[in-house]
Parts: sequence; C-alpha cells; structure tokens
Amino acid sequence: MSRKQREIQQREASILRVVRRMLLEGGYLRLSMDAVAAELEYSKGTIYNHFPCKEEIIIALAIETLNIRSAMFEKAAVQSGRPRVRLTGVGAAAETFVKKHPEHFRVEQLIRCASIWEKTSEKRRLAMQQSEQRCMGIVGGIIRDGIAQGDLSLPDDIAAEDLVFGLWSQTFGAYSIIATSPSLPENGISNPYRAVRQNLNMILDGYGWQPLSRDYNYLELFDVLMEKLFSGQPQEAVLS
Amino acid sequence: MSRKQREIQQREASILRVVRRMLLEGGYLRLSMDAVAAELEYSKGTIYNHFPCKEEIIIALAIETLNIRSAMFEKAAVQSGRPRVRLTGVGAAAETFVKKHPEHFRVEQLIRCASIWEKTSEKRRLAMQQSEQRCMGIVGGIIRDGIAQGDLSLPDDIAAEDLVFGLWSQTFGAYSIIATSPSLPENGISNPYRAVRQNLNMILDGYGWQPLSRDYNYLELFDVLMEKLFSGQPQEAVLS
Amino acid sequence: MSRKQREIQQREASILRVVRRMLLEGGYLRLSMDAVAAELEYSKGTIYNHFPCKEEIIIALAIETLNIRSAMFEKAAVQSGRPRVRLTGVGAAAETFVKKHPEHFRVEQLIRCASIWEKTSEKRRLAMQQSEQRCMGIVGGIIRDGIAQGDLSLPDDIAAEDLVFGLWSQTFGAYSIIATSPSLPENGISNPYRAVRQNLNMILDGYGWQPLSRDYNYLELFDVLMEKLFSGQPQEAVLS
Amino acid sequence: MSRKQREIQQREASILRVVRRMLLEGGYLRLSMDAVAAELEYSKGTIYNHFPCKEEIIIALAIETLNIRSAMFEKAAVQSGRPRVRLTGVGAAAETFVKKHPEHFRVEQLIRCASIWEKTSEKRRLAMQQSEQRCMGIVGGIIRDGIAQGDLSLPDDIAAEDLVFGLWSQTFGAYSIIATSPSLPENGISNPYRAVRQNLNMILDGYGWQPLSRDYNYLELFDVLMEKLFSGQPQEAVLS
DNA sequence: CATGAATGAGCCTTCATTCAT
DNA sequence: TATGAATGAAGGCTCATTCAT
Repeated sequence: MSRKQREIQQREASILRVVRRMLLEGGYLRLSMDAVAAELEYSKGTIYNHFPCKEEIIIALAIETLNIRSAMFEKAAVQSGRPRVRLTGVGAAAETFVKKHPEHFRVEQLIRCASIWEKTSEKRRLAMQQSEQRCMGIVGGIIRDGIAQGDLSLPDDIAAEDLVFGLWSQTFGAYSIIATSPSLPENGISNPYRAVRQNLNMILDGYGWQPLSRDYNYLELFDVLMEKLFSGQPQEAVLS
Repeated sequence: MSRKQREIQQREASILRVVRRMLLEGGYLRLSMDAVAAELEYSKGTIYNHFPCKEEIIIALAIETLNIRSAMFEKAAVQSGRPRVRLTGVGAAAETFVKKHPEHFRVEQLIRCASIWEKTSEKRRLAMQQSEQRCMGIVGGIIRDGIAQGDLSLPDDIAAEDLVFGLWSQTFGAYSIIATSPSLPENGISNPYRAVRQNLNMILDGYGWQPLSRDYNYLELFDVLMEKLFSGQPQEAVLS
Repeated sequence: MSRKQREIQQREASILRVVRRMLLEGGYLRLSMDAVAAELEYSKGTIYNHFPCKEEIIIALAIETLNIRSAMFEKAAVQSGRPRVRLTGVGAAAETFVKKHPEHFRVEQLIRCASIWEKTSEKRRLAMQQSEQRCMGIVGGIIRDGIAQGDLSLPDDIAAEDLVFGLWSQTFGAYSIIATSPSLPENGISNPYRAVRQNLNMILDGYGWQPLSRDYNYLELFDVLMEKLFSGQPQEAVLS
Repeated sequence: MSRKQREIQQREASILRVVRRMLLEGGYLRLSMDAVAAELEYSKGTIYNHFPCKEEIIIALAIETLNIRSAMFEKAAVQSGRPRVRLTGVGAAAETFVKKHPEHFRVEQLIRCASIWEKTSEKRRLAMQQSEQRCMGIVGGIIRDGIAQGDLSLPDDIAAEDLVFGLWSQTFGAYSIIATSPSLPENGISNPYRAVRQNLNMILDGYGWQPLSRDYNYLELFDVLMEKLFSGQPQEAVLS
C-alpha cells in the first residue's frame, strides 16, 4: 500500500515536471492535457485522477515553486553572520532561483496573469497562501533580527513587512522585466542582474541598515554566497 | 468621407475600450473576438477590418497604455522644482496611472506573460519599443538633471539607466503584486501604495539623492502632486 | 476491446463513404467537416480523431479508390487467354469501375485539381504513390507478356510504359470528359463508352498488337468480360 | 462613348489575366475577390460591375481559353498539305498550348472539377459550349477531309466525332496527368510529351489513316510544325 | 459608376472534460 | 483504477457579396 502511494506521488511529480517544461516552452496557451498525457504516456483519465482540472495543476506547480524557493531562502537564512549578510544570502537565493529554475519563475508570472482561481478549490488556494507566507516570513525574520541587533531601525509608521514588500517587489519586477524585455542592453542596462543587486543594496542603504554598502562590499558577497550556497546541482526534489 | 473616417476611428477606440475591459474582467483567455464583436454589436468581419488578428489588438492596447502613461510622466517631469521633487511627481504619475487605469496596467502585465509576438508585425513591435523608451527616457532625463545639479552622484560602474531600471522594477513589481495578491493586508502590509512610495524613497536615499527623505517630506509631497497634477477627469484620449 | 475497435473501423469506412458521396454531389468546395459530422450524427471531434485534417480524408479516399481499382484490374489480368484479351479485361475493369463507382473516379479527378498535398504527411503520399504504381504495374505486366509471346513488338525508342501511359491517358481523359460534359450526344458522340473502347482498340491496333481488331471482335469481348468478371454486386470492401 | 467601351473591355481582360495567374499560383481556393481587387487596384464593387459572381469569371476564363486554343487550331488546320499532316499540326497546337499557357489548361481542369455551374447564367454556359464545339469542329473537319480524300475510311458504326473524342481524350488525359504527376519519369515515362505524340499517332494508325506512321516521320513533323507555326511570341490577345 | 466598409454565414480546428469499458 | 474514444462548445479567421455614399 505504501508502495502504491509512493508511485502515485512520483507520478504526480512527473506530471508537474512535464507541465512546467511545457509552460516554459510554449506558454499557457500551448499547454494541453492531451499533450501532457501523450508525453507521459499515461491516459488523460489518469491525469484527471490526480488533478480535477487544469487550473489545479497550475496551482500545484505554483506551490511547488514557492516551496523550492523557500527551501533555498531557508538555506541562506540559517547561515551565521550579521543579519544584512544573511539577507544578502537570500538575495543570492532569489537570483539563483530565477536563473536555475526559469520555468518556475514563469509559473509565478502566470498565476498573476491568467484568471485561474475561479475553478480551484479553497483548499489549494490556502495551501498556496501558506507557502507564499513562508517565503515572506523568512525575510521578515531576518529583518527583525537586524532590528534586534541594532543594525537597523525602522520609523514608527513602517513595518518590517513593508520592507519585505519592497525587496519582493524589486526582485519580482526586475526578474519579470529581464525575462520579457530582450532589449535591455540596448537601453543602457548592460548587466541587469548586477543592477538588481545594486538596487536591492540601495534600498537597504536607504533604510540605513548597517553596515551600509559603502562599508561592505555586498556585490562581491553576492558572488561568494551564490557559490557557497548554491553551486551544487539543482535540487529537483519536491518539498511537500 | 470625413464622417465615415471619423466613425471608423471612433470604432477603433471603442474596440480597444471593450477589449481592455474584457481583459480586466477575465484575462487573456476570456478574451475572444466573438465576444468583442457581440458586445459591440458589430460583425466579426468588421472587427477584423480594423485589426488583422487578436494579438495586434493587444499590442495596439499596449501602445495606447504606454502613451497615456508617458503623457502623464511628461506632465510631471516638466514641473519646475529640484530634480528629486520632479521625480516624485513621476512616481505620483505612476501611482495615479495604475489606480485610474487598472485595465491599462493589466495589459502591461499581459504582454509580459502571453506569447503575443509571433503573429504580430515588426512595425507594431517597433512602435511599442519606441513608446516604452519614451517612458524610460523621461525618468532618465530627470536623473541626469539631478546629477548635473549636483544633487546626485552615481558610482562609476552604475549608469543612470540602472537606477531607472530599479525604479521601474520596484513600481512594476509592486503594482503587479498589489493587483494580484488580495491578501496583502493580512500579511502585514496594510497600506501597500504607501509602502511603494516609501520604498521608492529608500532607493533614492540609498543612492544619496539630495535632499534625502529625512530632510524633506516626500510622502506628503506625493499627495500634493497627485492632487495638483492628476486630480482632473481621467483623459481617455489617445495621445499618438 | 475488439468490439470497440471494430466499431472504429466501421466508422472510418462510413466517414469515407459519406465524404465520397458529398464529393460526388457538390465537389470539393461543398465538402465540409461540419457537414460530414452532421450527416453522420457524430461530433466534429470524433471525425478529427480519425483524420487529422480534411486533406488526409481525401488522400485516404484516393488510396481506397486505387485499391479497389487495382483489385479489379488484378481480377481481369489473371484471366487465362492471350495477352490482348486479358488487357481487354482490364479495359472492361476500368469502364466498370467508373460506372459502378463514379464517386471514386471523382476523387481521382479531384486530387489532380485541388492543392491537397501541402498539409498531408509524407507517409500517406507514399502510400498513394504505391497504390498508383500497382495499377500501372498490372497493365505493364500484360504488355510485357504480349511482347514475350510475340503478339506485340515495340520500337526501340518506345517503352512498355509509354503504352501504359497512352491507355491511362485515354481512359482518364475520356471518362473525365464524359463525367463533366453533358452535351456529348448533341455533339455527335452518341455512345461515349463505346467510343472509348473503340479508341483503346485503335491504339493497340496502331501498335500492331495481335490479333488486330479486324481479326477479333474486341467490342463484343468487352461486353462478355464485363458480364463475366464484374456482374456481381459491387464490392465495397477496402482491400488494403 | 467608344473609348469608354474600350476601357471596359480592357479592364475585363486585365481582370481575367490576374485571375488566371492567381489560379495557376494558388489554385481555386487561394483565389479571392479581395486579392483580385487589391492586385488590380480596383475596388471590389468595380469587379462586380463586370462579373456578377466569382463563378462567372471562371467561365469567362474558360471561354477565353477555348478561344485561344481554337485560334491556334485554326492556324494549324488551314495549312496546306494532306489531312493527316494538317491534323499533326493541330496536335502540335495542342501541345504548344499547354506548354505556353499552362494557366489556361489549369482552367480547363478546374471547370471539370469544381461545381461552378449552379450560379452561372444560361447565356455564358451556351457561349462556352459554342467555343468548345469550335475546337471539336476544326478537328472534325480535317477528319472529314481525310475521308473525302480517301486517306481514311471509318467503319459504318464509327462517326468522325468518335475519333475526335479519342484524340481529345488522349490529349486532355495525358496533359492532365503530366501536369499533376511529378513522378512520371521515375515510373518509366521519361519523355511524356513525346509519348503523347506517339500515342496519338498510334490511334491514327489504328484507324488506318494514310500515310501511316511507318511511312512518314510524324514525330519529326511535330517538331517542324511547332517551330513553323508557333515559335513566335505567345499571343495574349483575347479573341472574343 | 466607383468605392470599400460592413456583413455574417461558414470554415477548419482545438481541447477540457466525461464516462463506458 | 486506467483507458482513450467521444463530446461539443468555442475559437480564430475568411470571403463572396451588398449597398450607402
């Protein structure tokens, strides 16, 4: 019985893998259940035994995406060091994520674009919100550490979450633009990923988070941390 | 003859209006030429006399979007005042834009998500790139003014465009998240638009743009400028 | 399982039957997948499960046509008798074929007229060429038998295939004209089918194929063979 | 007024010219009134002032086709010489016609394939039948000349028209097959046009038309006559 | 007469989903 | 539970023809 359940889980994972790849290749419009079934050499009915509709697959994918990323965030966040250094590790995680898993990032864009929610179950929606909060929570935790250690002090009317939101917006916006504007270099942005790092640093400098970037080479730290934390093989494993 | 042509232009505008609304309501997938024709009570053939395919409508919409916004940016940019104050005006323009024209912002998200480019003419694509560059150019110009007046100085390895990219990413990312994450307040971001303003200020503070926000109440300035520049009726007119 | 598959095969046959009839009635332009589905009271999707596009149906029909005819040719060719007598049997087969299966002959005309090949698979095209060659091969074989038995001798610069081509052209041309020129009798051709037989005989006489028609009543033989070989019920079965 | 009428005729001719070319390039399906109007830089309404529907254009084309050919036949038929030599000239005319005017031959195939007659006026239909009869009449005349001069004698139950029909079938069939079977050489028919000439000769030999081809080199005569009669520029002029 | 915008029926095709086996 | 044939609504698009200007 346990073997069967394992088989089911494996098949679910392979469905998600195929769907992810198809999304990356052809976009949402090119994704069809027929093609998925054909590629997996399962029947359509079998796919439908796993997911009640197409949209639920997308959400499951998005949850997977968020879980992979929050695992990467976690790995960066638990490093020892001053909070801003650890936060830089999270930044390195975010950049690594979009570079290593572009198909996952694509899913994130998708669920903000297509109207997927109507046909999906409340349960999956909640699961997704939880996963989303985990990512935010990790960043929020580091910020609170920074405050606790005296490296950072926020005005009364600014919450730690507002800063989280700023970093999130910056990265989501920047990586979206990078992924979909092939003409950035022609417009004077020769090294977009470096620019993102710089701009993230500027936000933190703006908030006065010590040590400021004039006193510490965060750009170099980025490289070091990416190497140190994420130079291994990409982990495909789905973290439930 | 002139009357006919006027009718045609008006219809083209009304097609775009209907499509925009449909995109806002149901996303790209819910948009169909059949529905557009039915809603306008024109035949499908008539719609196709205006636009050769669905995708070209989307691009036309996107161009319209960019033109409306760059007109708003322009209006803010030509105000007198120190550069950072003028840039704040542009920020106010950006915020006003997404609030007043959510359906236009939706179009911007869409063209970064769906694969629209395959069926569209090179001509339209170039027209869109031009419109995009106009928005960036306005912001870039203010930054260069700031440098020229000695309020801002960028490191050697950072171009003005990198800062433009940072502000663009911040706003695009933040407004995307706001538009598609209904649970922000539950996650501690009680006033997202205010948070965006704050984070934009932090970026500029991080870059050391004088006067810093500790010396000038930009948050209040935001309100003042939004009122002053954009409190009138929304201009629907398409500015070529 | 076997019942299902039998049903599917039967339906495939009935699709071809309906399409053939529609072609006969209204030509290629009047043939529509909608109409086929409606006539059969199946959904359009079901039709498309059988044939990936309209053109492939036509080719399938053409292959069926060629197979039916080559089976009839074969039946005539394996008769005992002097080669020219056997060839007359093939002529009787050809005439029987257009009379019994006018809708099949129509298909042959069609594929020489409409541009069908663009959307079809290489595989089907080859299958069709093979079927075509089988018909030609049968006639060619009889000609070579005639040469071998000394009844016929071709000039050095004339191949057996040139004669095949002449008979093929004569019949294809004549039956095409008969099928599409209703005014033949008014133009002095009171019995077109008899004229075809006569003209075929003249070709063979011209080549000096013994016994010449002055020595043997081939016109009467035609009738005898048609009766003897093909007076039974038309065989609808597709001979792969 | 006469100038106007000339303009109208010229325009009619140019419509037919464009339609012919489009038929050759893309077949009947690719022929659209829109494209014709665009190519001619006339409005669709103007085209419809000339022809009440698409089908009538095709018939007009077919009439033009028949007229061009009967002019060529006439030119060959009025040559001096023994009847079979003159008939060979007509054969040369037929071959020249399909080679010089493939788009015209295409029209002939088309009207035997598409169901065009339903929407067309009785008047045009009759005009076409007349043109058709003129071609047949020329050949019939030569045959009767051959009989009158004692070179040919037909059995009682065979009319001159039956022989006309045989020659017509042979050429129409052969040229149709040549135009639509690219694989003839692979099937052993290395020089199809030469084979047609040979087979036409065999028909005439079969009927015993003097001098037989063993006594006269008709194949060479073909070349001579094609050069002598039709080596000039193709005459585009429409012969009403 | 010439124009060309408007029509709308019709076409081919796709695909998420169901359900009998 | 797995299968995959069947469905049929929906989609994008074309084009011959009309008719107001």
